[in-house]
Amino acid sequence: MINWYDKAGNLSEKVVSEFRATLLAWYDQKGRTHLPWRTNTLPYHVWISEIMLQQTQVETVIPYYERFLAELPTVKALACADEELLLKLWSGLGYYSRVRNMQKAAQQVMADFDGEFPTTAKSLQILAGIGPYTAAAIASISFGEAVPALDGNMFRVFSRLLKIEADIAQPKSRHLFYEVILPIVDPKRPGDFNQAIMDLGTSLMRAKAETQADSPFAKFNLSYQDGTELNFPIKSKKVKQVPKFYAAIISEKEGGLAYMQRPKTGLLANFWTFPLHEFDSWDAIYEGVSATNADAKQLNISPVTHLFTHQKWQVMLVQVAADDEQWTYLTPEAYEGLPQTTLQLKLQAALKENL
DNA sequence: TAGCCGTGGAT
DNA sequence: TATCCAAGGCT
Repeated sequence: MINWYDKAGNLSEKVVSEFRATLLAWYDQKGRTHLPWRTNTLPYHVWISEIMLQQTQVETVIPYYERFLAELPTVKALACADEELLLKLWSGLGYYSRVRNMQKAAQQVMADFDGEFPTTAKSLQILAGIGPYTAAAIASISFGEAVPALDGNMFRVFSRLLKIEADIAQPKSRHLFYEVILPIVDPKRPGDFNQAIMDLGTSLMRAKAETQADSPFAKFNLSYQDGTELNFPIKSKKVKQVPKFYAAIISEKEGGLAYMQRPKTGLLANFWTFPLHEFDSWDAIYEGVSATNADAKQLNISPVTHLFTHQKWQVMLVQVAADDEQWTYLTPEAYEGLPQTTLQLKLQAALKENL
């Protein structure tokens, strides 16, 4: 059992150096050294590969990379290239703003940096289309700066090794990971360190693969040791809000308005609201209501919008003359005494505005 | 900060 | 078929 941190909470130098040695030895033996962008660490070459590899699989990138470099072998050539050629070279890769930004960045390099790439992660981010990941990748691979290149692989690998529970869907978690990993990056071979982590992340530590007992990284992997590996990285999913369309019935009788109590379970359980009728679509609301109430009148032009975590409601106020047995007519004095949902308050406000 | 940007592969 | 995801960055 390995302890990355000592009792005082300090990172163990011994474990770190053992991990680096294990990682780089594995990389030298099993890494994907055949990848074309690994035969040359010129910043221009590394840069092109890193941009192309953003959200794009390695096998897809290889032919594009070789064609691009053959057509535009230098920053200067890229800076001066016709847009038509650029789009031709990128056609099919997707995320076309990447290549437009690349030309912008090439022109920045020519105009502002005398044709030479900036040499630190921080300064590289001045260039269009280069964010924290790409800057760190270029800085480490081409210029030997010891900074972690935090991509999806590195998030996964280190969240598992160290059981880092920060939610990687939150942009603010990047800072935490950066601080934790920074002292682990090998200062002698930072570029290889970063690339080794990526190779590890696409092989032994893939998203859906558990570490095998004979893996050289098993003993460094805290989540493997307690069987929680596949829980990492922690990544919250953003639930998409299902659109829902409602008509809120406005029916007046003897100084009171129609209300209904919601079911005792589920969303807004037990609250009193205007009677709400769900429809499949926006247009169906008025049609549906007017079909059963010839004198139905749509009160508001724009719908009342209300967001739940998992639903997006759009509610139209519809005034009807008809009565319904299920409705309860409450005077203002009566309903003001009841607990109110935000949705109902919005509906009442909209009603006031539109009467 | 969340939504958006493209495509091909995997499940 | 639907959904997610892959070496992210911009607004």
